[in-house]
Amino acid sequence: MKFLKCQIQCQMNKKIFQQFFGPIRKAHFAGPPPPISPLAAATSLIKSYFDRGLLSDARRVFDEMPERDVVTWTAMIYGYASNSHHHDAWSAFRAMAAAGFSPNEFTLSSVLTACRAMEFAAVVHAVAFRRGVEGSSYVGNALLSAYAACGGIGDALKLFDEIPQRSDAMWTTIIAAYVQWGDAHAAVNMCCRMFQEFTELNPFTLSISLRASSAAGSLTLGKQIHGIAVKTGHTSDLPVSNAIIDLYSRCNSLLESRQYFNEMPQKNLITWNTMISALDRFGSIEACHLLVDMYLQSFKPNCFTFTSVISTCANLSILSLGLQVHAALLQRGFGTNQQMANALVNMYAKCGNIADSQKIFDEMSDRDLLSWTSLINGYGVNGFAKVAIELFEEMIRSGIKPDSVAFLALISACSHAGLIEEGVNLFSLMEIKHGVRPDIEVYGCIIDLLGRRRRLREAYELIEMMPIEADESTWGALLGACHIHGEVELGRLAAEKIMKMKPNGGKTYVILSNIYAARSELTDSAEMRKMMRDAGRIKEAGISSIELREEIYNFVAGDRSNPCVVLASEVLEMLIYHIEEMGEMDGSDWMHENMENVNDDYF
DNA sequence: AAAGAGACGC
Repeated sequence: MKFLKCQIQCQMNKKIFQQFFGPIRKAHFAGPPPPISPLAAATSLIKSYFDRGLLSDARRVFDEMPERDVVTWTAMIYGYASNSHHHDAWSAFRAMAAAGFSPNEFTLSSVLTACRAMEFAAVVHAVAFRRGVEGSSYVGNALLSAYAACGGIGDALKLFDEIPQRSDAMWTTIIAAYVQWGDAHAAVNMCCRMFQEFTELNPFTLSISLRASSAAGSLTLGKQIHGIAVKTGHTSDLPVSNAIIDLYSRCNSLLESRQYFNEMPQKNLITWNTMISALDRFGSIEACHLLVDMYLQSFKPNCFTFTSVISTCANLSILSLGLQVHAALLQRGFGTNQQMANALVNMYAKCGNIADSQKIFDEMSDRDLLSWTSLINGYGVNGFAKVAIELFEEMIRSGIKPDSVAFLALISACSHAGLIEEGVNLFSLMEIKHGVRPDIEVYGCIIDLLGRRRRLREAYELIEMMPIEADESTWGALLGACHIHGEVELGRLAAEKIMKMKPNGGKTYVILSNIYAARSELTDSAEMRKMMRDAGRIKEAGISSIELREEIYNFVAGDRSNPCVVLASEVLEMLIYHIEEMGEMDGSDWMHENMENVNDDYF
């Protein structure tokens, strides 16, 4: 100690001191700390209880205190609010006023975090206005957050525009609100205004700008902000770096995202979760590998992690892994989380295990639109279209409003089960009865449905009548139907539309060529293939995979080297034979649908 | 002794 004092007296450079001895502690300079009053000690005890989530202990200390002041009351209000006990926070605020204390800036900003309805926020706003603190840094920002959360972006923006001195936190709040309410374009505009006002960016403003860029899909802006973060040294801030991973993955640069992740010297749980969910969105099995890697590096997965990995198991239909992950998450007590349960319903359904899917659904305490849609889709893809429709009606009765995804699941179920009239009926009622405007995917699905039953003219007329512009997948649905039914003229028209929109798509050429080949218009077919060769188009091989007894089998079009494929073809032929025998369906139609890859076999 | 803004799931 003597040595240190001597050094300081010698006016040692502060920075050098910190380099050797760490941050300078107050005690080195200020001598013994002043005695703490019992009131202050109790207040700080209250805070520490709240920090650890021990609400009743905090309350007990508060109740036993012989005297309290504004600071004590504020600690109670903030403690409840930060533990999501909004009602208790508000009660404490009122009790404080009844006890004759008037709130200060600390109190007001604390109680604002507990406002979950406009009326409450407006009351606090009025109090803040009377005291002239509504534009102060903390209170102003808390007001903005409350308005954005309770009212909407309009109310928040009105307030924001009236504040003469805007702090960086206020900019962060308003941009976050835009992103949250889904207006990425406005969020990006706000970022540009902020850059003009604040030349120095901090980790908060950087991470929200990255989030706005990725929401708007602007890789250019995102890269610029990434550059600023590198230059200012803020990439060592984990939220900033995590936002960078998210940016690249959401702008379709999974490779860059992965590279950045690999090179990060420090990671936290959210870093892993961000990367895993990115891999899941890209349908990569790497998501599962990364779960193992994080275990090896002693990170504990949470419900976010498990939800992403379960989703990967669902999308890749890997039941054995799904079961293992399910067991692991039950062991950790994550089974009751709603998003997780939704993901499990989806996983079992997509893996063909509809009974377990239903079981998870039945055990859920609350079911939202996603839970119902997952189960409905599950029954649909497993061939139980009638059950799917019944479930849909049950969902409506339980008071949940459907969206276009729910209709997509239903109509697609009808399409695959051959329930044409039911499908058309649902489609025609979706806007009139349920107020859901069909999106481009629903149109694609209904066109597919009509096309499968050779109602090609109707499908074509629907495309012409659509209020939104048809894209290549809409025309692709028609083209596919023309393929099944050997409709050359309409098929040619659809193919031309697609080639105009997406000249590099090899698949279109293949299908059109197949249509010609099937109609013995071999000259046209040969010409198509020549066109493709000339244009240098290469169709990526489509791979189907199936998991059986803990092994994954891949099927590539036209591959006869794999004995499994030969066996599978034989089984398929047997199935078709039985179906034809039962006379439930025109077997040749069915074969065309399911042997699509096999027809591509000259690639 | 008490207060604000950012990153991960559909």
